Amino acid sequence: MSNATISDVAKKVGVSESTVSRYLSGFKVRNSELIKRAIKELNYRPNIMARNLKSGKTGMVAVIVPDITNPFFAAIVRGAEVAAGDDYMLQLISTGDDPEKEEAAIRRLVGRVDGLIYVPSKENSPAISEIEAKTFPVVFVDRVISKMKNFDSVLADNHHGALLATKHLIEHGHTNIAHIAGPVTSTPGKGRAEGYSAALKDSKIDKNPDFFVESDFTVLGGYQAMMSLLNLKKRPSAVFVGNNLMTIGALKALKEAKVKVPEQMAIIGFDDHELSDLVNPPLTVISRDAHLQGALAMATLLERIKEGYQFPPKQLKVDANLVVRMSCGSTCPYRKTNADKHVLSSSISS
Amino acid sequence: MSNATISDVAKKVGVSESTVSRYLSGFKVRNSELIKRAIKELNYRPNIMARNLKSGKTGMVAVIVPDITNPFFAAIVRGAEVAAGDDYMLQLISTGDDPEKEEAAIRRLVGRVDGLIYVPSKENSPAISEIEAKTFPVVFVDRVISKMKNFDSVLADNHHGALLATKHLIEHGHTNIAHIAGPVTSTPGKGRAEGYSAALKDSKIDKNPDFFVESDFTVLGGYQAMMSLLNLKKRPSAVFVGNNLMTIGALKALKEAKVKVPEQMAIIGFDDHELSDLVNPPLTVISRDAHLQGALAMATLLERIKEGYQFPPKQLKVDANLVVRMSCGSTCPYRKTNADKHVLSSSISS
DNA sequence: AAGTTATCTGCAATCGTTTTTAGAAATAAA
DNA sequence: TTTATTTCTAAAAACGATTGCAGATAACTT
Repeated sequence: MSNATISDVAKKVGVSESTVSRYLSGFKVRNSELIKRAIKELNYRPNIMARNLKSGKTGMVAVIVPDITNPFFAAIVRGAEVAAGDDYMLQLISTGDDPEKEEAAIRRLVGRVDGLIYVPSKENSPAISEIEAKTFPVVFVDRVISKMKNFDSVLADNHHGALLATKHLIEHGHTNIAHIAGPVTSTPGKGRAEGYSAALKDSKIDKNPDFFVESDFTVLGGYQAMMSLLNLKKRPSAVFVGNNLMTIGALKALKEAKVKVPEQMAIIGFDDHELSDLVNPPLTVISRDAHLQGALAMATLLERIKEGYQFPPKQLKVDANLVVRMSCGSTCPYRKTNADKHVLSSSISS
Repeated sequence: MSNATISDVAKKVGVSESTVSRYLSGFKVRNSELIKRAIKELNYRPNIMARNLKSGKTGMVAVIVPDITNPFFAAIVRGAEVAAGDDYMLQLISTGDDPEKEEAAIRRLVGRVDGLIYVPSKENSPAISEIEAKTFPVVFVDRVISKMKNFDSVLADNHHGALLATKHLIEHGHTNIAHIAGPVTSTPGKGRAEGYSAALKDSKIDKNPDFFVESDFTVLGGYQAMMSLLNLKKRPSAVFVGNNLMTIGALKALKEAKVKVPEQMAIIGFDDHELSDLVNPPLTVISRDAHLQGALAMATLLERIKEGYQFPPKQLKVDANLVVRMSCGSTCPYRKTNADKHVLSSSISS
């Protein structure tokens, strides 16, 4: 009952293997009806591994994310998956933010997939020779590796998002504004920290170094960061938290310390969530379309796979919107958006 | 600069391809040092597709889930991934609850992966001949297909969980208890509905058919279900919602209708979330270890791949705990758990 | 040193396709 | 009917590894 091969089909019909192969590839063939029948009767399915070996293609694309459990990354993966359609299947790797695992994973991946969508954990993650040699197509999403800024990427407008967030706080009269940042060694960590600083500078607010605490994008990290903020002799009155997970942690800390939001502490997060609306109080956040990011990444990857490195790297950016709810003191929720223009800029750098 | 093959290495060293191959497989070889050097210099990496073709193994396992964006499924996938370790890589497919897509996906998967972890959307999803013929190992997680109940599976103790939930409501004095159920054509939908009924029966509470509304496991579905409950002339005073997404929808409906929780309506959900603690009011839920479910599934799948269908099907069950917070009227949060015994029963059925 | 045993090696076949090449059959042109 | 042209076909050579077999080295025995 082991699987029938193309030669079984050929034998049964009385033609050569090559004829069956041509039939399968859509060429016109004399006994196509007989072949069709034989295939059905033998329940023949072409051996994909043999086909791959011959063609040098695998029909697969890998996606490396720090953690599929983070809804933001899940959205990216989903976006990539729908954009891939039936053309490519997805291989998933969660690295748990460990650059060594990333490198090991990529090493295994080369030759096993036709391309890679890559969310590196740190900007100084090791570069892979195959990628640099442009023999293994990759597009970076959300984060880039500093040595490889010149590759395809789909980022978010972190700077603008952070600017929006911080300004929103300022507009509510705050001047003692803290920022719980992600690792500044990561693209979004850095970008958002810079946006935060820029907003303060724009409004001529002095930066208090105590109010900037660098954390690690995790719930626990956010919790500890907020706790340290609360332990300051002079507390901030508002805080901009640099990602979704840390915001949850910060909220837990606030709740535990019985600090009233937004009265005693205003808070704004980065990345929206289905539940943000339902927490107490409803959470004001910066939001961007992660699904779209994933889809754009897949689209440019497929293009790159097909065309090779003929065309220059595409560096796409997705916009960030302010979703106003109630955690910053606003009383009436609203959304400040760039209308429908979600792909903000698509700078082509040679 | 195209990739070096094993024959390049062999030529460079002056040995035969088989010798290099043996070296790679860990046999003792005379010129191992030379070979090692040549491999490094040529940057030789064995061609996986050729290896697969020869061995008939792919080193890959697929995971089919309805939607990776649902944190519960993401946890399953993550659990499976860590359990796989370095032995197998994961291929991910989200089917969007479409049985046809499931079937198409499985068809493509056969021959491309060594086994499958499968969360089918409906119990009457089509059976696949390769699976039935036990020529393609599969383990079902969370849900099963009715025709294939005799295969490996890792379910949750839905019945007991639902019983716990409903009893908790009853203990708080409720008698008009509604259930927003998932599709009763799905394993958990059915199991939880039955647990709900059993609890009512145990307490000799008459079942009000108006209070049972079958929905679809989505946020929107939960929202609509709750709305229909609120539109009843005689409203229930408490509701047990059958999964995480529908709970979010129900909560949204409650908020929109300005119904006070738990005073006017007590609510308990199925599946916990990092944010459940932070919503208003903190949500009481039934929780189970989805990560563990995924890990167990992967473990039994790998075993199955290695051993074939010699040993009888394993049907594992993971326990469900009550996590008490405040959405049912309790004032002091606590957790009712089966201590550390998370794998409840492991019934071996021949 | 010769015989016996244990290791290691190269050759060739194999895995199941696709693709090139050259020849056979069919069709069109003269 | 013969020649020129177009289509199809089969045989064979890839693709890049692994493995059984038989012969060659090396390592022990006595």
